[in-house]
Amino acid sequence: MPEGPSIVILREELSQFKGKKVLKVSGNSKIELERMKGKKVLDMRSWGKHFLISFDDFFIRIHLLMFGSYRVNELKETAPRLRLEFKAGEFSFYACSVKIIEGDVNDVYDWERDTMSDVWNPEKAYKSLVAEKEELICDSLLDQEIFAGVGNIIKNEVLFLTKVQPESLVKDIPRKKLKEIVKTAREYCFDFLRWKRKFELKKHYTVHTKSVCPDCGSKIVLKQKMGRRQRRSFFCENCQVLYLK
DNA sequence: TATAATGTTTGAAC
DNA sequence: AGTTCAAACATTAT
Repeated sequence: MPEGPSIVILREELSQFKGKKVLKVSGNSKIELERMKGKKVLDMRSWGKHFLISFDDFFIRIHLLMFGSYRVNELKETAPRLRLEFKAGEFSFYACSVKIIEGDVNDVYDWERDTMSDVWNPEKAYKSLVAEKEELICDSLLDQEIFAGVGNIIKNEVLFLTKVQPESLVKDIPRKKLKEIVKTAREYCFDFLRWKRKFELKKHYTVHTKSVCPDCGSKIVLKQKMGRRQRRSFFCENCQVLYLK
């Protein structure tokens, strides 16, 4: 479920509870749940893959990790990690990481780093990317400090769209191509969002989980554990350029 | 039924 | 002391 665009959808679904008072808190999270009771939800935000619920002097950070899920006005069979009930309705989160963070979200997060944000700053991302000289591009794209919200699917798709072989070192990729990667990452995130809303994301995969290149028909290569982050990379050896010095 | 997958944090080991 | 790496966590479709 959870790459940046999915968290945007989550935020939209929960925004109906903005400004509402929490009547009941429950769940098996080890955080101090009572802290939210009787308090008003001041805001619902998202930053990359983080979902944030703001209260007066603290906020809740929810990360769905690999298997997290949520429900609005309904329950799953399993025990919720966190459940908030209001006069009008309720929502629950399952199998996720829940944290209380003191202070204001604006003091913690740089919104310009969020690929889904209105204030996403491509120049900033480019500068950080160029600085990661010795990194493989497949690792840099997953770097949440640079591309908050980009996950493994987006990584693979963006590298296919830009015709870059994922094992290319950042320092060997031309600057113009790096700029294109930054631009394409942002654009693809919004394609992902649009398709996800229509429940047709998978239909649009070009390389991720695919076996044949849509452009040239040759076999898609799958490397199970690529780079520092040891994540799956799908790519076309014919269409995607391995940059070497 | 065993396996693998859209992810991150932690703490041991070096 | 800083870096690296495996383990832990947890769900569901195939």
